[in-house]
Parts: sequence; C-alpha cells; structure tokens
Amino acid sequence: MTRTEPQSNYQRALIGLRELIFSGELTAGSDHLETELAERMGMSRTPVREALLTLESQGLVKVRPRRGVRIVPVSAEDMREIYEVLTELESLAAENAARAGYHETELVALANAIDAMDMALKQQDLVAWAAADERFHAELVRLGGNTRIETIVDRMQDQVRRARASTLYIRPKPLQSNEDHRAVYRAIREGNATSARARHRAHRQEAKATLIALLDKHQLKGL
Amino acid sequence: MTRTEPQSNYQRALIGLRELIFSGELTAGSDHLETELAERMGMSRTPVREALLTLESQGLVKVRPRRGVRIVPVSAEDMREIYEVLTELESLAAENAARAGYHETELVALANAIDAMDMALKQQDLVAWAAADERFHAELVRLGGNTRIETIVDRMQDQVRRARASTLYIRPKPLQSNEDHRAVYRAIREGNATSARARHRAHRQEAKATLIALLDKHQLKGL
DNA sequence: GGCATTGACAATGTATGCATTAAAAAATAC
DNA sequence: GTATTTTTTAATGCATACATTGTCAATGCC
Repeated sequence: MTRTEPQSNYQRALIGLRELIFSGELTAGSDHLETELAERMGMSRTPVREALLTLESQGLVKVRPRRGVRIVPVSAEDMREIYEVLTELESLAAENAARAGYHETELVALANAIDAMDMALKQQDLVAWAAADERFHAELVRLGGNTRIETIVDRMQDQVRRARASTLYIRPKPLQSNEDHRAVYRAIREGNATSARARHRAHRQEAKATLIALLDKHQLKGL
Repeated sequence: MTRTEPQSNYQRALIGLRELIFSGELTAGSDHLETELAERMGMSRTPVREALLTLESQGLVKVRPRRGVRIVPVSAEDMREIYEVLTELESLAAENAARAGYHETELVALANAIDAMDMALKQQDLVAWAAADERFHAELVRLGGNTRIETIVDRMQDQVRRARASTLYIRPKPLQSNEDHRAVYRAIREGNATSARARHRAHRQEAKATLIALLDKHQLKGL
C-alpha cells in the first residue's frame, strides 16, 4: 500500500543494503559474503550480487574476487576530498539559482528547511536538524538546475551521511550554520549570484574545517 | 599476453559495451535486448546484465523493464550541464595542482600532452589531437590530487567522448586551445594557484561555448 | 623449526532454466 | 472500420546448479 514500494528484488536489495550500511549494521571495513547478505535480504544471490556491483560503482562497497564484499571505509582524507567537491558544486548551484531569478514562492521549500533547522535546534533535536540540513542542501542544488550536479552531490552526501552518524553528537551545536543558510537564501531571492556563491562557499568551507578538525581530533579513521 | 586483459566476463562486458557505445555501433537512443548483446559479446546473459546495471548507474544506458536497454542520448542541454561540472572541478584541480608546488620533473606528462597536441595539429591528425587533449585533462586532474574529482571528471568525459565523435570533424581547428593549455601549465609550474584556476576556467568556458554553438547549429540533438 | 608444496575447501563467476508479466497480435464486438 | 478484449509471444527477473579459482591448512621436505 505504501506508494514507493520498489517492485524488483534488485531494487529492494539496493535500498536494503544502503540502509544496512548507513545505519552502521554493516560496519565500515567489514567483509561479507554474498550468500550471507542474500539470506539476510531474503532472496537469492543474483539480485543481491547485482545490487552489490551497482553499489561498488558508487563507491560504497568493494567487491574483492574471493574475499567477500568489503564495506568501504571513509577516512578523514576522503572527507576532505568530498567536502572539496561539495563546496565547489554547491556554490555553483547557489550562483545559478540566484541567476535564475526565482520568485519567492518558488523558494518556499528552501525557506522551510531553514525554519525547520531553527526549530530543531531550539528543541535540541539533532537528528531532525541533520534531516533539515540535508533538505536545504538538496533543494539548493535542485534550484541550481543542473541535474548532474544533483546526482553527484547526492552521491557525495551518501558518504557524508555515514560520517555524520559518528560525529553528530560530538559536534558543537551548529549555530553559525543557520545564519549562513539565511544569507544564501537572501542572496538567491535578491538575484545576487556573486554573493550567493561566496556565501555558500564560505559556509561549506567552514563546515569542512569543523568536520575535519573533529575527525582528526577523535582519530575517527574508518567511518 | 596483453598486460591489461580483464579476467572476468563481467569486466569484459563492461569494457566491450562501452566501446560499442563510444564507437557509435550502438547508436544513441537505440534499444537492445540482453540476449542479443550477450550473444554479441560471446557470453551468457548474466555478466552482460550485470555490466548493463553498472552502466545504468553511470548514466550511459537505461534499462527499461521489458522494452530493451536504451542507449541514453546526450542532448545539447546535457552537454551544457557536463561542461559546467567539468569547468568547475577541473579549475579547482588546476588551482590545487599549482598550490601543490610540483617540481618540473613531475609535470612532464602534462608538458608531453601539450606537445603531442601541437604535433597532432601540425599533422592534421584530429584523432591524435583528441587523445592528447584527453591525456592533458586527465593528467591535470590527477595532479590536483583529489581522487573523487578524478572519478567524476572521468565519468563526464565518457559523455563528452560521445559528443566528440560527432563533432570532431565539423569543429574549427582548435588553435587557441593549446595556448590556453600552455598558460595553465606555466601557472602550475610557477605555483600561481589563482592564475591556474582562472586560466583553466576561461579555457573550459570557451570550449563549452564552441561546442554548444556547434551542437545548436547542427541540431545535433541525440548523440 | 621454518618454508614450500600440494590438496581440500569454499566462495565466486557464469550458465541455464523457469516463472512472471508486459507488449504485441489477433479476434471479436460494436 | 474502430475500439476493446483476449490470446499469444517473448524478454526479463530470479533461482539454482555447476565450474573455476583463490585461500587456507596440512603435510612433507630441508
């Protein structure tokens, strides 16, 4: 009855495996057998194997000839790389969004995400905050109007999501963060492309610095 | 005896299918049956199917439930998106490469690629020129030192390669192009990050404009 | 005791067969 | 002649079986 029920076992495996990875049930660096995973998903090896190959091409796992499937760990250096890409592409998206001249009514989702973050912060709900933060970034990229950037950012977010699970609670409250978001929002609404880009870039670079410092400090090597 | 012979049929299928697509033997927009492709590759459906799913996650094909595999066409709008990403990420790579302070001996591959382009131009060998151009861009990104950017750019290049096959011979001789390349090279050697970025950005944006104009002019919709 | 060789084991890579199901074709009603 | 339903067809999704091959361990040699 749920609307988005995927019909093929391949897709179920894809979604299921992603959840196992993001939830941490399959810990980073661990190895797993196709047979074992297939049993866990309640289907034969074939669709699971197909899903694993897809996940490999997305960099989440590594299929090693006869040694099982390794859940790829994300190092601090990896996060550095990922944030570099996110900074660059999201800034471009912000610039393009500003240039596109959206009407305020088209920016509702963006504004809502920011409000939701405020709300979550007041209620100390870090999980809700993280969800709203993702919504903001996803919407921003969507407004940028480049579908490849959407896809790439989405993929990078997958990796960030794994790091976030480990760092969310040791991270200082993201207060500054929302001022940045509002500044970006304003720049887009005013059609100020240069400012939108600069603001978002600064925002991302700060986030990067914060996260990297955390990772280094806590020696969180494999996420 | 060849060194890089892939051992699994899955990998052979992956490489083989890519070649069929890039060479244009599988034309953009055309549909194909798994069985047919498997026979063509001389193997069973299983590895071919796995390869197709991987290619789908890379955006080269679209597997449609019971209507065959569609070779995804690349529109002018797609090329606009792709060049936007390439411009952004390669420029960052150039900046980082300059900042890394490479010694001249580490930049040999880059210089060689530029020379090869000169040579190819003199000999009117456009295919060799295109190959050297790819080498230059690949090496530049490698020097940038961000492996995610390498991967992403590589994937985008796949799409460009398809467009190039159609446009290489109707395109004006890329003369200006190599001056740009040399300027980027110089900036990197001198460690001038700002200049490296700016030069490369300008180069890519010009290339984008040229290509888009060509595509629009010749109404090359599906590549 | 250490190292190499051989052999068993087991997980993967691949082929094959079958059930499902969508698309195409045919037949019927209007 | 057109539209609708039924039938047929065939391509895919998946399960299963088998062959291949890397890994691990045990054995024998030095």
